[in-house]
Amino acid sequence: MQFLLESLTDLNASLTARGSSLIVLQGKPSDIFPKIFKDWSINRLCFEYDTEPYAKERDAEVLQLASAHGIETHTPVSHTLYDLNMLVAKSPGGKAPLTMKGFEKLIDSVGNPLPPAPDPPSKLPPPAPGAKYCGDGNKQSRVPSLVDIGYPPDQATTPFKGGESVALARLADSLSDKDWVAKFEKPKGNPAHFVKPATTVLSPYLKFGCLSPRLFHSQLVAIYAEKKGKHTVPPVSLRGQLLWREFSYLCGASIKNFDRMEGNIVCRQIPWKRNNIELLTAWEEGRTGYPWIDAIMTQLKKQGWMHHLARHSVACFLTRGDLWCSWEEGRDVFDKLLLDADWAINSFNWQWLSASAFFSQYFRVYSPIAFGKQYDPKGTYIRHFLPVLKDMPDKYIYEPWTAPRSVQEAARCIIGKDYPLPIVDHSVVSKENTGKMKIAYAAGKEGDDKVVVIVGGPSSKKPRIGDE
DNA sequence: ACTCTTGTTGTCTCT
DNA sequence: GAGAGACAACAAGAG
Repeated sequence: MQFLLESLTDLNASLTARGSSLIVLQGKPSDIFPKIFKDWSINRLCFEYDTEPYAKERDAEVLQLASAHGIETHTPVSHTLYDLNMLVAKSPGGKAPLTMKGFEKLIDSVGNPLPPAPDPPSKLPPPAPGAKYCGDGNKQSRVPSLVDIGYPPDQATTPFKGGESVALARLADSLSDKDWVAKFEKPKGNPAHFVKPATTVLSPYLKFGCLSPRLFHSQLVAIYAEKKGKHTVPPVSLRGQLLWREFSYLCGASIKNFDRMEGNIVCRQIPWKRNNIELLTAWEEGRTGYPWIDAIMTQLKKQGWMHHLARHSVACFLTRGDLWCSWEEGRDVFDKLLLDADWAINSFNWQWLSASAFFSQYFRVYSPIAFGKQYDPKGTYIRHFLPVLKDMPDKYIYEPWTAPRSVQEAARCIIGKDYPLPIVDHSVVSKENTGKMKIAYAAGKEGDDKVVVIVGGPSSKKPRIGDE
């Protein structure tokens, strides 16, 4: 929430520098809009087109209100590289692709994304004279503080600050090393790097609209052109990351119930544990007894960000790898704590990692011990986020429960007292869970046959998007 | 109808 | 320390 307020404050500063200002009103659109339409003599309303279910419902209401007041509306697509409805329409058979390859083929057939918008003019008209006195009457229309909107005063511990100014500086800094850009390969980053992260950390700025994906894309394409073809390509390249974002958005916009298992046609039906508060909170609060997992969850809570592969580790651990909890519950925790929490991308990735959709090699399980060790054998990352383990010898840092009692005493960290014992035995539960996945997959195949009977189409062996 | 290849990001053991 | 193969073996698309 603080990141959002910082972003709004920065936007206000940009507008003020141009002779205008940002006006923030608090309340429901259905209460606020009819009032300001009248009081401010509005004749045109502009807002960004949005494809999320919540936003669609909200925007439909606003459009209806505008129409009832005879107000012209303008809702350009600017949060994605392409108009997603256009992409669905241009998909073969009107069915959006379900693989990255298919998505790349689709956008190749459509052509380049729209160019970024030009820079805004240096002078803008001031707000309407009555504008500041609307809303709830007494409150100023400035950007509120955390306290104003019901949060405790500034307690944020994240090093990442919101706002377009920060976003553009971060973009320039990330793209200044053109060799780095040209060689970028996502799967090769180091998830344990926390002083200087292995990726750009531009995702929070994309999420909040501080950074235009089209601007980012156009600058990448310019750098690739300079490199004369000597650069990495999607899906692993930096541009590929923007395409993953776009692909997630397309899935979110075209698949019904994309944020849950039930009623979601691409999501495998797996009998996850639900409402297992003990397991879920141990995971969320970093008390699983696996230092690699607990350090990642601590970084999430402190910074609102962690590396992509770190997210893989903890998502696999919560779902198919170890705890067998529902991906929807893990997704909700990420949604609450991540600065870059994004409805479509978050649900996409949780379905991927839980092998519920898009990815199906469920026997590839991330080890909560071995995976981190290959990047950070001395456990520097763990020691930083879990200081209780800071004096544990390297040999035991990923598996402190195996340290002899004398070693635990010397490190002033008794396992089971100062730091928890492992909540599950990974070597045992991961095997059990792989077996359960196999059964769920087999049951899913039988389910497909039933769908064939219902759908009845001789050519449609499997349900596809839009069949329901 | 069938085989073959590929898929952003696994682990463990052996050589 | 890198690389190969086993592990047990999915889904989708090309041919």
